[in-house]
Amino acid sequence: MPSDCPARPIDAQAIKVACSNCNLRELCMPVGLSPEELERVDGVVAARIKIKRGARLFRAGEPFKALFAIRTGFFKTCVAAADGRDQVTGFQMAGEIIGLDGIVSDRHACDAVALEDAEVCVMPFERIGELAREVGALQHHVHRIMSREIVREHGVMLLLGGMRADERLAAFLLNLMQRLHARGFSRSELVLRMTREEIGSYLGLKLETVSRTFSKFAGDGVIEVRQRHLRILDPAALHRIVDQQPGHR
Amino acid sequence: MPSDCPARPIDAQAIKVACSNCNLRELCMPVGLSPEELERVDGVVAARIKIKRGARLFRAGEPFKALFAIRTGFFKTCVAAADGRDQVTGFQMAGEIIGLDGIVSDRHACDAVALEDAEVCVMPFERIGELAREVGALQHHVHRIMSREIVREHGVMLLLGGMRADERLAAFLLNLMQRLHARGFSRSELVLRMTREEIGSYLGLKLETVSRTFSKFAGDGVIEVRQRHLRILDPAALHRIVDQQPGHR
DNA sequence: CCCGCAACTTGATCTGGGTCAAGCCCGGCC
DNA sequence: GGCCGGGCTTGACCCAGATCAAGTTGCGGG
Repeated sequence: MPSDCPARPIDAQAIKVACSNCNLRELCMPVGLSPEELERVDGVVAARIKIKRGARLFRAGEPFKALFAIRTGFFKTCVAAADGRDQVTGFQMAGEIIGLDGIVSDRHACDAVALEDAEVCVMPFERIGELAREVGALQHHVHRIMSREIVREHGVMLLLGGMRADERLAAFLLNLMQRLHARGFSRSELVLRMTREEIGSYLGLKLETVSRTFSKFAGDGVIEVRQRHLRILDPAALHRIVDQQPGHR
Repeated sequence: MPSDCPARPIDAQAIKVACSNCNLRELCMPVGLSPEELERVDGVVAARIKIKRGARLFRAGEPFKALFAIRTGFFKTCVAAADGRDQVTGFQMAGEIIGLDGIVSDRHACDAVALEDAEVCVMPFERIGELAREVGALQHHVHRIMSREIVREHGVMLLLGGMRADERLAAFLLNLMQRLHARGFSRSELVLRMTREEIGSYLGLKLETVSRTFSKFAGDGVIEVRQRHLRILDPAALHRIVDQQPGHR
């Protein structure tokens, strides 16, 4: 079952886009490389491909060959249980790496779906391994990225395991804002790339609950919602919601 | 805040316990090493230490220096939110590696608590890095272990995000049994090392619900419960419970 | 421009599991 | 042996959020 990504590889050299002059360098590459190292690390990117909104970059079960660095666009990853259920395990944006879950079994363990037209760098895992053996900083960087993902998932477990609906949504919004802001976007405005249902799946809530909770926040003057367009009016209130005691579950 | 582990380092050479003749080798070490490589990989274990039941191997916030391989005993890892809440993120047994979440920030991101007297191998992360650069199989092994943890956490998200109480507990029991069986224990009997409350924290349930669900399973003739001693009477029934459709949340 | 559909909102009702409370069981200690 | 306390069970009640059911909105395509 091949992915429906419209495989449009682009020779990385030809179009003159190397990591060394990519504006996302500090997000997905190690820092403090010598110019010589930097040039070699450029070599991990075998190609860049474009993915149409709605298409899958990879599917669970497909052979794992490479990690992907997102250059532009927005993804969700989701796992499907034996029965029809499926769970969004994360949302990824520019500068983030996807595919890590494929390493253990040489097969992807989840689907990666583009939520808007996207462009990703393909980094064959073989090549990463070889290069990491020579460039210590790269090796450590790979470890850090994987560790970060583990810690992120701990956070999600905390959220799913013990928080109420409003706490979950507030934590989700704060996390999104923080990551967007780190990429130079407004600290107070954002456009959601995913549906209420996808947010709900990620947060362990039904779409109606997500919708109602947005409405409640809006009613309390904490945010402004118009479709997928959000404005955060009172970030402090969101923080207060997240670390309020109750948390009944 | 130093861990309360009673730091009792033992020279690995002196007591003649190297990975190469450890019976857990196939669980925590790469396979297919040459004798020469195997000998070098032995060198990643700097010491072995004993941990008393209830003591912490490490705490969130402490500097990260090493990964730990469990030789004997049983651990839980848990993260604490800003408020008092705390969430069990996993239970670990012999042959499993803990500490991976410390890599990203050079500080441990969770507590590791021994649920019974335990013994762990200390593997300084520096040394792992150096050796991995020379022994390709070790490098890949480290990647696989981290990837496995990521995939495991996806499973927990699926569980916390969309399953009902009985499905969660059934999945938990099946997972425990499978891991214990892989270590040579009975396929149908086990002694729980953790309290109902700890199970509940891991599964996103209250201890009363865990207790009630055990009772329900027992009433249905699926398991037999006496305190922490469990016997699985009908594993197929547990599987059926796990992948029954409903799953409302 | 209008149509049709997917995404979203809002209300009414139901229920799984949380909460509170009362015991029980068993192992460790005096 | 009796007592004490932590861990566990069980019952009664309640509530956050699921479910069911209408609408409404806005966008892409003919």
